[in-house]
Amino acid sequence: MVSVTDGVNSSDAFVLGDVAPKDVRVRFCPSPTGNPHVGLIRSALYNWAFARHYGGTFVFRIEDTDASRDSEESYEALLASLRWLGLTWDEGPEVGGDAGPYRQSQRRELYDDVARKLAEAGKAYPCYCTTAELEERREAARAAGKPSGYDGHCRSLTPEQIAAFQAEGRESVLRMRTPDETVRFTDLIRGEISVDQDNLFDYVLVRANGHPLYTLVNPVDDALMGITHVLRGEDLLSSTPRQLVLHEALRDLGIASGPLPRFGHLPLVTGEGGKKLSKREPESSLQLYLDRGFLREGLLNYLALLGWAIGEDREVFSMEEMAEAFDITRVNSNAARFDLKKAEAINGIWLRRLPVEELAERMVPHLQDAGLLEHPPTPESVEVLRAATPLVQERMAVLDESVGMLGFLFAADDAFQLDAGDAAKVLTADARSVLEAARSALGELETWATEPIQDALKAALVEGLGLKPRLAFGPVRVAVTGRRVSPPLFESMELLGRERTLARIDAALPLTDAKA
RNA sequence: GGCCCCGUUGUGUAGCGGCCUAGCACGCCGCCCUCUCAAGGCGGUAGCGCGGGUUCGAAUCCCGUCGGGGCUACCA
Repeated sequence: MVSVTDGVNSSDAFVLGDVAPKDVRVRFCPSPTGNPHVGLIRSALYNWAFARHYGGTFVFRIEDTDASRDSEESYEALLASLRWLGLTWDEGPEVGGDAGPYRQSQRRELYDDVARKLAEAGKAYPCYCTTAELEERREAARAAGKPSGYDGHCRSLTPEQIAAFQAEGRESVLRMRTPDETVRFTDLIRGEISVDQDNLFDYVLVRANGHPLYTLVNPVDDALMGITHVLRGEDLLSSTPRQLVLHEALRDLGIASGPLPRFGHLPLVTGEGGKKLSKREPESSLQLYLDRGFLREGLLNYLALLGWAIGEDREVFSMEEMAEAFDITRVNSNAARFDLKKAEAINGIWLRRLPVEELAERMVPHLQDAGLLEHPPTPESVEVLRAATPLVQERMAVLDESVGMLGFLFAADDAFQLDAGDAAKVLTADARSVLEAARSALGELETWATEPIQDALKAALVEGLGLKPRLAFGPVRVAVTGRRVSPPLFESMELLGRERTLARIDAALPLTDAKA
C-alpha cells in the first residue's frame, strides 16, 4: 500500500496538471429554485472535499439568472443548508472574495460586456430564426434521422439579410459559433470524451430580450473566477464540449487567462426507478431528511458513499477523513440509487456515537415540534430528557423517532394517549389480572427505582401469575408508555415517577373490560 | 430519432490481468442475547448482462451486442 495522503502521486499529477494544490479552485453553483436536492448536496460535498483535500478554494456561486424560477427563499435555504451541513465556503455570498459578486443577478454588466465582445469578434452571431421555424426544422431533421440541434441557418448572414430581418421586425438571439472540428477533453472520472462537429450546435448565449443564459454565464464565471476544476453532475456532460469552446474563445479575446478548467462529471443520484432524482419527488429534498432527524454527520457520510469509497472495507468516516482521502479519479462513473434504509443505518451509527448530552440537545427541536417540550424546555424537562436519552440512543436511527419513543414521558397527563392498535391487541380481558397484580405490587414498593420495580413485577407477574415475561410485561408496557414498543420498561417507570405510573395503570384497567 | 455516458448480489461498493471457489456494508432470512423494540453476536441468501476476441491466465484489456441513463430549450 502506497501512501496517498502525502506527496504527489500519479493521480494528483493527472488531476492537477500544472495547477499547484493550493491554487485549486472549485465551485458549487446551484440555482435557487425550490428546495435543495440531495444530489445537489452530494455535488457540494464532493467539491468541498476536493478543495479541502488539496488545500484549495471552495467557491460558492449562485446562478440566479432565471428570474421567473429563482426565489429569495430558495437562496436562503441553500445558504442555511450548506451552513447546517458544515460545508463551509471560502468565497461566496456573505463571505465575499476577490472574484465577486457571487450572485449572477449582480453580474449582468459583465455578461453584457462579454456577449458584446464575442459578437464583435465574430465568435458569436445574431440568429433571427423564430421558435416556430426552429421547431419545424428540428422535426424535419429528426424525421430524417439526423442530429436535431440548431442547423446553422443564420451563421453567415449578409448585412442585407440582417437588415431585411430587422425590417420585418424580427428579434435576434446571440448564438455561439462552434468550430468545425471535433472537441475532445479528458474527464477526470470518465476519461477521454469527444464530440464531433456535426453534433456541436451553435447554442444560444443571449435571449432575444437581452437576458444572458446559463450557457454563457456559467462558463464565463468559471473563467472569470479562475475555476480550475469543474466537478458537477453527469447531466451536464454533454454540454461540456460546447462550454470548452466558449472557454477557448474567452482566452482568445483576452477576457480570461490561465489553463482551461478540468472537468469531472459525477454520477447521477437516482431514485426508485433508476431515473435521475427529480426535484419534484419529495425523497430528493434535503429538507425531508432534516425533518426526519438525520444528523449532518450521518447524511453527509451516506451521501459520500454514493459514488465514492474510502476503501478498505470501511464505510463510516468523518468529513475530515473524507477530505484527507478524497480522490476524484476514484469516483465511480455509474449512477447510484439513493437507498433510504442504508442512509438510516449509517445515520444510526453516528447517532449512537454521539455523547449523551449532545444527542439530548439534538432531539429537543423534534420534541418541541411535536408539542412535547416547551420553548425553551424547562429545567425539569431537560433533566428528564437527559436521563431518558441513554434509553433511546440505540433504539433510533433518526432523531424524529424520539417523538414516538419518549412521548409518554413528556405528554401532559390529560394529553397522554394509548396507541389504539397496541391497546386493542394487548389490553385484553386476560390483561386485567396482570394490571391489577402489577398495580398492587407497585403500590407497596418502598423505593421507586428500576431495580426494585423490576424485582417486584417479576415476583408478582412471572412468578406469581406464572406468566411468560412477554405476556407479563406487555400489558404494563402499553398501559404506561402507550405502545408495545418502548424504551426499557422499568427504567421508563422510574423516570415517569410513581404517581403517574400508577395513574396510568389505573386508567388502563377499565379498557380491559371493554375488550371482554 | 440523434449524440454522449454507464453496466460486479435487491441497493451502495471493493476489485485496476493471476492473491477471486469474487470481499465489505445496507436489506432480507434464521439463530443467540432479551421485559418490547433496537443495539450487539453468529450464520445464511444473492452478483461479474450477453457474445466474441487478446492472453499461459480476464470481473479486470479490446470489439460487438443487449440493457439502463443523460442530453437534445430564447431552463439551469
